[in-house]
Amino acid sequence: MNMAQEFNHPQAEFRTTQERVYFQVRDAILRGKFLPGHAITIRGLAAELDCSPMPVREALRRLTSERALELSDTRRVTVPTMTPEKLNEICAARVALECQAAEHALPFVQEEDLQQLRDLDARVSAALEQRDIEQYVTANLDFHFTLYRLGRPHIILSLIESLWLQTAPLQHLVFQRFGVQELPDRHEDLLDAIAESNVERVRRAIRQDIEEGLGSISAEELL
Amino acid sequence: MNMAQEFNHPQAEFRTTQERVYFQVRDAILRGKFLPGHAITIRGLAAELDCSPMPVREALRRLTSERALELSDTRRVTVPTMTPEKLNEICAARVALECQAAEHALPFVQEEDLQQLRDLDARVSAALEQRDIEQYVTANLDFHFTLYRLGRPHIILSLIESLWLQTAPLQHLVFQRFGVQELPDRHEDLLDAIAESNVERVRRAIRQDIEEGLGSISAEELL
DNA sequence: AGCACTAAAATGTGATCACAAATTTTGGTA
DNA sequence: TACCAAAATTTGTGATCACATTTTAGTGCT
Repeated sequence: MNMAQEFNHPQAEFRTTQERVYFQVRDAILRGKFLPGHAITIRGLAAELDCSPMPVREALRRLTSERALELSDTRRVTVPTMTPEKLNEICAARVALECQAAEHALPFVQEEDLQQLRDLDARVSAALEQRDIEQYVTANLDFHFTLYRLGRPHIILSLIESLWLQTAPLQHLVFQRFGVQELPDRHEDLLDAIAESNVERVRRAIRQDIEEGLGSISAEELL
Repeated sequence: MNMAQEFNHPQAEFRTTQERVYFQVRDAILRGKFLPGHAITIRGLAAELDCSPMPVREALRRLTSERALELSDTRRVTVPTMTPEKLNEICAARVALECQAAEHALPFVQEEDLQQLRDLDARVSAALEQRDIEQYVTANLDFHFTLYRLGRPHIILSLIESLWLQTAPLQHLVFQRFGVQELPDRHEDLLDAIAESNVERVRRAIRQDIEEGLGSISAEELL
């Protein structure tokens, strides 16, 4: 299965080069291909992706406006570096939005959805046991977005996606350096809460999951 | 005072044409210059703003990625039309994020800030009495963003800005058609809550303000 | 060796062009 | 008058070019 499938348009071939470049770069960021602070050049990417600088310009502009990339003061596009303040904001925004998304999805959860979530959680747990970073990131992302998608959100989902994108480079950096060993799996509590349609418990579980997940990153040095 | 000052970079002349165009179009949307469904052409805007199509392309791409504009299935850029589902999502997201922003700002509120908020609320009330749509929209926007800014947020603030941008065209349409007469002013309760640093009351007041404000729009037909 | 300064290469921005696709206009038919 | 097909125009996308600014490499000096 393709990593970060939730982030991709499942059916569509890309209609324009710009769109193709956009998703390619986005995917690369999610996969931790770019390190924080790394500078990206338009011509370089264009050569790498075999197109003219034009589509790359628009794709980078788009990613910059989503804060997945950053514009330096000399107009150079870079992979953003994280600060404690930014991380706190992202954490707070994720809690606010993902709690809302989960609550909204709750009435739509069917038995088969619950089973799918359990399967995804099993993949998360397995990845944790095997210390498989790639698998863990993918499965964890699939788990969360599968849940949120049940409420068929559009606007809120894209906001949440933007927030995940912003933590991806740092997350990969930390995982590469320290591994995923210390991450607890808080999904079981969440699954129980979903099963009993307990809104407050769902919100608590999600808040805990996010704060512990980002906390484990924040605990390490932020370069 | 310039409308929507909160949305503008106060000090800076724009460093690039693209940036200038971006803020000009954005301002036009906030001012209700574009009607929902209206199609925007790159060359037309370029001629109007006296530049080549290039900076316009990037500015529109940026606004599209913020959902302030929309890409039709034929790749034409249009002002988005509203649906009840979208409005509900925007409402929920605004409640989640603006409550968070207000709560985070609360510890930073000084006496002078409170006074400034009272002054802005007075402008809101005056505009409501005089049925001055332009003034009302401006003052209301200033009031909210002045509060949120006290916590010095960046990421969350830009998310909130994006959500306000999305409702601007419909809001102006409704106001033009039905006036602002039926809008209650819920800011006084909010001001009291802020004065006593009562987090729960602040959240309640903001939720009520948002839901009533967007509800008055939603109540009218959504074309 | 280490550092300041200059020259060369690379980069972002904006303009212009070519082309395919979509839109509008036109002209003729029922 | 209403309606449809075809021509003419307009539009978005991608490529290429020019230019000012930035970055990097190279050189000489202490």
